[in-house]
Amino acid sequence: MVMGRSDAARRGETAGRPAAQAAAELVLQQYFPYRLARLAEQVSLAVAEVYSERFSLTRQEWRVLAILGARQEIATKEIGPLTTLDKMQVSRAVQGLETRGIASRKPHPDDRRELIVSLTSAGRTLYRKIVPYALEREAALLAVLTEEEAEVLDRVMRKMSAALT
Amino acid sequence: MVMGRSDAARRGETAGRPAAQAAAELVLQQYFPYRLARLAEQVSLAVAEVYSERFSLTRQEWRVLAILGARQEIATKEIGPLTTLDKMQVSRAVQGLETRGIASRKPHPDDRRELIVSLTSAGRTLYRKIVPYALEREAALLAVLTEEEAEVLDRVMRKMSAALT
DNA sequence: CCAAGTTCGTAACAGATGTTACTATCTGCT
DNA sequence: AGCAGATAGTAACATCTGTTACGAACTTGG
Repeated sequence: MVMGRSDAARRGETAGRPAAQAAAELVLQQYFPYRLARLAEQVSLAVAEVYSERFSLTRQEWRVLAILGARQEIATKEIGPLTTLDKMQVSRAVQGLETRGIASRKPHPDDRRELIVSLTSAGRTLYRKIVPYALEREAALLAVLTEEEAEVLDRVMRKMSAALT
Repeated sequence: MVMGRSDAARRGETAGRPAAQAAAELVLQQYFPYRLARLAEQVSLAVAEVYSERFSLTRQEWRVLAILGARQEIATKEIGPLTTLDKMQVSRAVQGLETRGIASRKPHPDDRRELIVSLTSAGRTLYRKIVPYALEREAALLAVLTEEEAEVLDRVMRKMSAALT
């Protein structure tokens, strides 16, 4: 399946003219990268209602919070790889969380360049409050799929992601 | 399939403690909205090599160019819905294209608020140059999938997108 | 035919994001 | 020990993006 071509292009011809030079026709609405970006944006928006509108966190802060919720402590430098944020984004997100009293930082005892981040108890409370909503959103999204569609989707995402590494 | 929960959470318990309060554990790496955003970003980056690095267009300009390539002329106000860009993004993208001599604008004869956009011949040449690369990228992405995986993916994207409208 | 409201596109500001380069600290090599 | 890199985090700047609000042009109801 070649998603982004028009039917005419798939047949190797361009509207009007019969197949001369190989068709170079791209239909944006059918172009896979565009469709994927669009869907991801829709999903992101739907999920952002949870952490952004209800709890006024940025997307980056939410990601960091999600990581922090699963561990007691974590070195700042580990956050980036886990959240796909660069170090500046992590720095800003953690600062944001610290400012609101959601996270706190302390120096690493053996390496004074590093900082160790953890949730405050207020942060942990917030985490426990948000997560059910976040999981609910995810479940609602996946609920429109059949069991096997969800499985294929999972596989497809892994495959593509791996192919792009 | 509930992607974003840990196995323990799926069993209704949290590490160490047996199932007491309903598990509220979220594993970011398995959380569907995160995974989708990540994949879309990877794909976007891979495709951006084509229009951004090789031809120094922004994502928005590329979308507008893609629309323009399929039509002779188009009213500015029609571009937004077709590209999922808001009117300010369209305004900037078209300006960018105009500045580089890729697109040109003329006033609408019957409504002087509107502008009609079309590609210059340089723009059309650029379009014909880019499109094969863009389609190649798409094909390479889809090539990692089986025929039926691609079909399910197509269906899944439609379903989800529709559910979020 | 004209006041009130709407639509089109953009200017201008504000806020977010990416980039560069810097400080402080650590590590390894001689 | 002491110096040449490497690494962690951030300040400061440049750029991009979103938002508000505006001027110009159109439409509509009285």
